[in-house]
Amino acid sequence: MKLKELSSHLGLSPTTVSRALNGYPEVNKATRERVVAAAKKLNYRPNARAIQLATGRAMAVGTLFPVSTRNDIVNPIFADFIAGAGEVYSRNDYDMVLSIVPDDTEEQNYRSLKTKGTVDGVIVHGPRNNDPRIAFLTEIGLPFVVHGRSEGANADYSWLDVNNLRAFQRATDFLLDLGHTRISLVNGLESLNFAIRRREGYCTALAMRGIGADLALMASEEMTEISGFRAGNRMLDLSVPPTAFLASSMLSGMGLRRAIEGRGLRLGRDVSLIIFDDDLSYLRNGEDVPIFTSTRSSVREAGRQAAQMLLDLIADPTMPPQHRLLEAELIIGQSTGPAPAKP
Amino acid sequence: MKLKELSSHLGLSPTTVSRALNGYPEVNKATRERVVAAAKKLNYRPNARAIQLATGRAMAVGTLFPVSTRNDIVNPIFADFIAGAGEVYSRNDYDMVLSIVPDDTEEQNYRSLKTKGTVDGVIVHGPRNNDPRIAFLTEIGLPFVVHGRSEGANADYSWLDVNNLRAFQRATDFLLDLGHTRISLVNGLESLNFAIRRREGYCTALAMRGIGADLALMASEEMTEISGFRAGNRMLDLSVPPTAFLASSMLSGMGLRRAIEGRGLRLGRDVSLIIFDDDLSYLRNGEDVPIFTSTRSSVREAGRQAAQMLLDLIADPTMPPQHRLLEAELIIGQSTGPAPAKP
DNA sequence: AATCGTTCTCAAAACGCTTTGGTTCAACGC
DNA sequence: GCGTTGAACCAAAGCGTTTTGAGAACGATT
Repeated sequence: MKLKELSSHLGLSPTTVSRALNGYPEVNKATRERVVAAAKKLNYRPNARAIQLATGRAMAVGTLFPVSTRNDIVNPIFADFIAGAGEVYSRNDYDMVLSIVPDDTEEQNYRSLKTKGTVDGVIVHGPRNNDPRIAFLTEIGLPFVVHGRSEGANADYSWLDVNNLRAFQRATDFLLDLGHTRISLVNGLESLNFAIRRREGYCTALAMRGIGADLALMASEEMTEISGFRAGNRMLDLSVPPTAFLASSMLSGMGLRRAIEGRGLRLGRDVSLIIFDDDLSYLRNGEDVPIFTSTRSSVREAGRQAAQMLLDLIADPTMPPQHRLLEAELIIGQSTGPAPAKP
Repeated sequence: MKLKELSSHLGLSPTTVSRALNGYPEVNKATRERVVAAAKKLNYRPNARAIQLATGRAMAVGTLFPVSTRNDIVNPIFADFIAGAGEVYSRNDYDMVLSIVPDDTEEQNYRSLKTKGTVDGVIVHGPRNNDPRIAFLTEIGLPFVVHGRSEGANADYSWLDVNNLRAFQRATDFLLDLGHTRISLVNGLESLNFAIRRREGYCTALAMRGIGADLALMASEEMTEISGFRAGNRMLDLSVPPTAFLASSMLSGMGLRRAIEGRGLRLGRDVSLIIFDDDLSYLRNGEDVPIFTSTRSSVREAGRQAAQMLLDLIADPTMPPQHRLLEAELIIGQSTGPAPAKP
């Protein structure tokens, strides 16, 4: 069913039908109702591409899904972020176009999305400091929202981020208050901005209590169960092992737990652990009772908000860059307790 | 830079330029080279919408991402499947359009994808038996590949699946060979076809040794860490607890491990555990040495193959339905051992 | 009766490409 | 010298919408 068929069926011109359906004022109320009813009955659905060609809008938003050429890991938070963002897109009749690209060809791919007219805007994931994509997207004039932040980029840009620094500072403070002084940070890859901020929060909290940072207590790796496990073992093998851990993700926390319990130590009594919890739908930190003490911020909610920001930006490109900083909650679970008495 | 500009810049007609770029034969070799060079130099990239409108091909493939209205869980294998599929799409210049839809409106969304002309084909995830989507897609003539299978659907259709029955039968056999007789199955939701097949494999293996299935030893839940933990505790509380577990995913296996070790039991000695391992990039089952004994099949590879099947189908819609059954490997890890001697 | 606004409707152009159905021109066969 | 053929190119008609710029109908105003 195309517009022409519908209109001739109604005895109207395509113009009038189009206007009636798109809510233009210059069409008789009775006519409009008749048109709308017929469209519904005949299951008329305008061809998206024709609309796009005629209007110039793609009604689609892009997400470049960088797959590292080195380690081939897909970020596990992706699914939930996309689920959140997708809700918003669906509701606004936008499509989400996903491209899987080796992370070293991202720039070229953004350009291509723009000139091919595939999308009206994009969300940028996993920003590094001085991320070249920001300048690049600004230059080609493709609206974008960064999930996270990038320091050193001179121009202003729209972003949505979790207050990673504050979250880790609070978590560290909490452990310090419990009497822990040997606290290990099992961080994500510190080439990424969020991990840098997390370390800053951790170091700041320590410094404020006069505790110097000990590099031996800090790990920076992919946030997987295995690397958590390995980091945990490494730390616990130290001559003066930590009595508490800070893990950058649920998965590395689970690896830490395995390392800790594998030595017969008990979590929350012998060793404390706080994780950062992205509140992933398939990896919940307990249900009624949280398993781990954690700083929690829903990545799905972040997806929703980022998507909305992007749509706003697309709707009004003259809008100044928007910023949103989400705070993480500190949730007390069963994995923390007072520092064990010195032997 | 649009076609008309490029052609007038070259002193040629749009027709010739288009043909030159698209490899039609009726254009002089020298001319073609000149055109290609100019296109490259001027960074000409045809507008995707216009091509699509003119040719009728969308050069895009859809994936409906069903988010359960009940439990709101995003399947964690999604990211890796998509990463695999996306590789293939990118290589073939296809876009991947993702729609997040409540799982009760899927049908309507497929129809909309078709009539709006957004995509040339789709991949169907999480099929149930007698899945209505299969008949529906066949009816509207949208090429599709099912990831998994659906029994009871009368018409033939293209699918790619793992041999879940065989995998679970082999795993059960392996445990039986080790002397286990009380074996628990912690399965995924048995409304889905793959879970039904897994149970069949498990029951068949037991039956062949003359062991009746004990419903008390079978759980069917979402495949999360928590539900694995809970199922494990439930089973271990039985008056005659199982000495071995079969878990339907890495995550539920991790929950089981927590339940087992939380009782001071040792995995691989007191209790054995085999998991199904989708080989997710962020959830590897060990690196050099596998942690869990497992049946492994890469969901990323499944994504690649399903994508290729779909593209083949789109290229030649007259092709008969394609089928591909992937076998899972049985990988021996540290979580299995001989059944403990009867007390 | 002629003019003027409104209100509603329409024909045709535009969006940027592909494709159909030519045309032109040189070489060829007879 | 005349039709035939083939190579190389082109003008124009689509694809299915939106949008521009008018036009018709009708009552109200001069």
